[in-house]
Amino acid sequence: MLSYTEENHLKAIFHLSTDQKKGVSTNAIAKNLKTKPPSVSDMLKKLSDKELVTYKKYQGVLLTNEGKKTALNIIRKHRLWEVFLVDKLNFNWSEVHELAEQLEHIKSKKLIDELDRFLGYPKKDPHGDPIPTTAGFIKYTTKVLLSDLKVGEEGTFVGVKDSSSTFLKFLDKRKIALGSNIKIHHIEDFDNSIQIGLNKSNVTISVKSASNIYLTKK
Amino acid sequence: MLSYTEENHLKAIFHLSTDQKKGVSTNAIAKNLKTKPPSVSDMLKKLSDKELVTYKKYQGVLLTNEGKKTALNIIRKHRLWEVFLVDKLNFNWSEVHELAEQLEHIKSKKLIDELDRFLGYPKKDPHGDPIPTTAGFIKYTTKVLLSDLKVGEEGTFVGVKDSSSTFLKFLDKRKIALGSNIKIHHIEDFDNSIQIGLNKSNVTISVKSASNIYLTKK
DNA sequence: GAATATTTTTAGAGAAGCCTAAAAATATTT
DNA sequence: AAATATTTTTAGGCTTCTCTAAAAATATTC
Repeated sequence: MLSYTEENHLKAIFHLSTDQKKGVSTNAIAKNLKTKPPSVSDMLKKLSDKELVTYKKYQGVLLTNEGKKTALNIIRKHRLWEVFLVDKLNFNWSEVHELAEQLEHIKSKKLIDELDRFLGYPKKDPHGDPIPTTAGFIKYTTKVLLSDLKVGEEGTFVGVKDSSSTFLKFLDKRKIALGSNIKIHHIEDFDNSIQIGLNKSNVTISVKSASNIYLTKK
Repeated sequence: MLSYTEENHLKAIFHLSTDQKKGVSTNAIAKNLKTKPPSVSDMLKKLSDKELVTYKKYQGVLLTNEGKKTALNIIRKHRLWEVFLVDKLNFNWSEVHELAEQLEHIKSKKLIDELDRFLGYPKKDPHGDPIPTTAGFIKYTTKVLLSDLKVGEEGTFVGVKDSSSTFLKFLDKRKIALGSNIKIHHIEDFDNSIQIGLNKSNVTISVKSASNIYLTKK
């Protein structure tokens, strides 16, 4: 039975290792979990002993298959709870993350499978991220950052990179919602700000925002 | 912000103090929480410092108003989650207790208020126990143990004293369900076993069972 | 009411998870 | 490739929650 902290480390390693193929660094994990590197070092030894992670000193970590499966199960729980909060309990997508961080640690296979059924077997969470299956299968969609598109290209808003509530509220205010169709009209030479077409109107957003918005290309 | 353990102690003290008017003993709490008396002693000091409990060495504890309010809030969460599990997720009333023990510690006022609304503001949990309001008000119904009734008396099954899944499964097997009407037909002199009328049929149950079944008298 | 039994507390120690400070290993610069 | 900078680990300590063993207080028995 894994502790709250062990689970959080596995999840952090999973998220950090999708961005890059190499071992995940101690520093990166510490930053992600808002702890200090020595705490992470200790935990990596522990997880390595449990064979959830392959770890050689100074070389960074990677998840074993068992570790990956465990991480995906936590992510499955996190995302299903988010759907529950938004669909059933009137939460806004910008406020569910922190609460799901608590709920994801509840231990009961039956609970989460019944929740899945109750929600109608959703495929994505409120931020557009795919929900892993019980078996640990996750369907990645090829997402592109809005900031990587060229003028004239077009796509559907399917997710965010930064899921902080600050950013999500920012999007809400501008009526940029999941499923919105976005077309690049113009990119400003001066500051690289981007003019997009959205709901038949024109909106200008910064590079910073654009580099946190995922689209699937049309 | 209270820890998981602090919350469990408050809840245990609350439950143990409804049975009796005197201070709750260290031993009783330890037994209830499946820990040892020294652990409880330490915790009582801590809770006393936080003014959630009035505690004098060797004299047992009682909850302060603040402590009572906190305990009732945890119980509210526990019972609402139980309703959710049974009403929405197809759980049997005999298997929800342990899971609710986990869920009751999730910290979010909005979550629990929305859950309450989503469930249609239920008044009782699946075991017939009343659900406290946000304000900490709880409506006790005058319940009587089946074992305290006399021959000829009659009542409605509204709850159990022992909510272990062993006992709840036992009841399920005998089709003794919440809301069942029960009439005492005969009490055996030899072993005090009780013959009851239930769903138009006759069933014999032991004193031990009868002393764990609550009724509201007709 | 003195002797015995029980309950409760204190004392001290262990595991988990966190930290700071310093040492060791690796990376980067020049 | 030597010097410097960064990252990571080790060492040691703190807090929370737990325990066992022993001491102190209270209850019970005779």
